[in-house]
Amino acid sequence: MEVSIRDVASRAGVSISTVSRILNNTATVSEKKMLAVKEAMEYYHYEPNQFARGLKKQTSNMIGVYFPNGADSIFEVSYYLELLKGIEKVMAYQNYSMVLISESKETESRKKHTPKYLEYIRQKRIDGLILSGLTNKSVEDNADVVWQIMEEGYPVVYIGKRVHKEGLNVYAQFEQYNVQMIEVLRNSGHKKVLLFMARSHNHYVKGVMDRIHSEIPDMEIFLRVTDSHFEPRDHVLQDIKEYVLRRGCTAVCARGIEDAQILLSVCAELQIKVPEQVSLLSVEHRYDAGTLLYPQVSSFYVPAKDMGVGAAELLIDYIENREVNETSIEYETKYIERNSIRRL
Amino acid sequence: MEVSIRDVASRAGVSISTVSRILNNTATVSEKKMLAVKEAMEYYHYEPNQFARGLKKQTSNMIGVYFPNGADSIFEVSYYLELLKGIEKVMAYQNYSMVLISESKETESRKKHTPKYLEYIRQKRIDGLILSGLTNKSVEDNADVVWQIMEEGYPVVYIGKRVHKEGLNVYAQFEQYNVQMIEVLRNSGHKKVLLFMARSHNHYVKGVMDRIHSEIPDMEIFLRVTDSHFEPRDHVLQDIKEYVLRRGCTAVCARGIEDAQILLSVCAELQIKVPEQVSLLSVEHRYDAGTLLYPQVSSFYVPAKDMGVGAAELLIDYIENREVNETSIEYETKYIERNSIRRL
DNA sequence: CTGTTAGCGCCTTCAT
DNA sequence: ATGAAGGCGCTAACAG
Repeated sequence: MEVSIRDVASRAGVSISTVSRILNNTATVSEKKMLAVKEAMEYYHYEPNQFARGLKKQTSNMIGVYFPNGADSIFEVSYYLELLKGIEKVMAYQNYSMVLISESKETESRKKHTPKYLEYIRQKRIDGLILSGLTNKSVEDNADVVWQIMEEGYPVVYIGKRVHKEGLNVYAQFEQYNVQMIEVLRNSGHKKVLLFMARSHNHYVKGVMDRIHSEIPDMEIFLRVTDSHFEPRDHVLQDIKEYVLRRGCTAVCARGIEDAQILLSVCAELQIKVPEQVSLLSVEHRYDAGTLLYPQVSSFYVPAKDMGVGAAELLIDYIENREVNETSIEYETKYIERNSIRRL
Repeated sequence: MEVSIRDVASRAGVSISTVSRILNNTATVSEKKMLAVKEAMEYYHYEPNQFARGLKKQTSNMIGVYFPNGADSIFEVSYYLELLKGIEKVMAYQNYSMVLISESKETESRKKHTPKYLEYIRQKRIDGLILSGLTNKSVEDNADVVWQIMEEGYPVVYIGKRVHKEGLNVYAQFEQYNVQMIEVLRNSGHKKVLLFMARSHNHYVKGVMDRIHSEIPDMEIFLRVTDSHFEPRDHVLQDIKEYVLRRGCTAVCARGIEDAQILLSVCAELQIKVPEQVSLLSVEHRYDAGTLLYPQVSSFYVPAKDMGVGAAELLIDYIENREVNETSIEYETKYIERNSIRRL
């Protein structure tokens, strides 16, 4: 049996407006009625119906989270997981909830399919949107619509390199820390380095390589651009054989701890000692993730969880019309030296 | 500017009911009006307001997912991640979305705080709920309410050992495969085994130990019950020193690949060879996760993703009043032999 | 096949 | 301080 504001009102012997006032404490109500209403609410376990409330207020207290890069990778790549953790944390204390929006598979029916996250916005299911990884096709196809939405002032925060002048934005210095990784290795005397990058970052690749070539011209970089965020183990095995054993790379840069772990396992299999025979430098998105491996791996720490927190807070502030003093927040990357790099 | 069904109707020169009928294709409409309406919908980028629709139908096409064990662990333990993947997959093709429900921190204000997932149910935000890990306090405190909801026929599927006769349920044979792990080791000649279990599984511990003692009496089990789903590295280091080096365990059972990875790294640090000096047997929730390590670790595979799929499908079938032939699905665990166990 | 209309549950003026 | 009443956008009878 569904209980509505009416039931509460009648049990408490007041009108529904009084109940409503108490719910939203939008006016003072006499102590007596107050108590009666509270009693009735508890009695019925009353909770206001969100459809009705939303119909009036047009707000759902839900925010959408859309990471396009394939459903599975969201739950495998620690970068995304840390972002989610951060977002989740904010949701918990701000009394919002997050809706994970996944692209619905085949909607062949309509040719020009509206992506789900736009649908959710127009349907008012969500009060705001957190986006990351806009290199994905489904978004590029709809870039104009996304922009339009941002321009209309719809609350959107984008995590990553800014794609549009409007909207809120949170990012780390991807290009910069990739260059710094090479610098670190150069400073330890390395000259030939194997560098992994994900194809989804391919719009960064040129920038990174150009800067390396101009700023650190004496380095020989072997670039491996791969489809996913981390490589299947047997590919990595081949890569190590090719670039470390055959071509003589003395160091490898991993994109994340997942990569680093596989690299270490492959090296163990090939009986290549780290760091004695090959050095390893990684990126870590979870703080101290590098200490879980052996040897502990030196890393650039990208504070992904903080970025998630920042994104969510920014979004909610904006939604609730609070002051948003910055529309774009940059997060610092920190180098943590451990024991996986050998000084040549 | 918000566009409503009325705008569409007037531009198409029809009544709102005609538009509604087309939206829900709930009756046949003349070709001509059909086209006019479609045109108007595209023109306005019309999407039906979910509040209004929900107010009428009392259904949101969202399902709640609540895993109590602390927000962070959800995004760290591959068991939960695989469940999420499975659920997510179903959401995508069933046109539902999932709301991750996290306990809101301190709501000291009300003493007897209604947990958020119950709130969401009563507020009609979600059409059904997927729960896992009910050992958590916040749920135990509200066990009566949860049961009441299940008895009222509210759609809930519980992932794990059934806690109540009502409701839908999906589970793996936790007790059984834990015993089988010990059997596998016994069959390879091991007599002293270090076994990790999570505190959140402590209601299983007695059952597992009793069965081991009665079915495999010649084994000496050292049980380590830990707070989280996987141990901090330095704890593991101490454990290995204590149980393997000092007390002479010849094999270790890990609760998941996260554990196994740390164990391998610790063994590397202590220069203990796997499997030559100590054998390792793990549980894996992601298929073939054990092959990413070196040596590849023998595992009991728990099909967590399939369980997530099963849970979500069961739930949606139930919500949509389709036939639910089984109310409880058991998933088989599979032993995969690799290279981490030495025959003594 | 199509239009008119009565709510769905809540919030919010407007009176009192 | 409180109650009555209109309307948010949509669906589903009901009438034609």
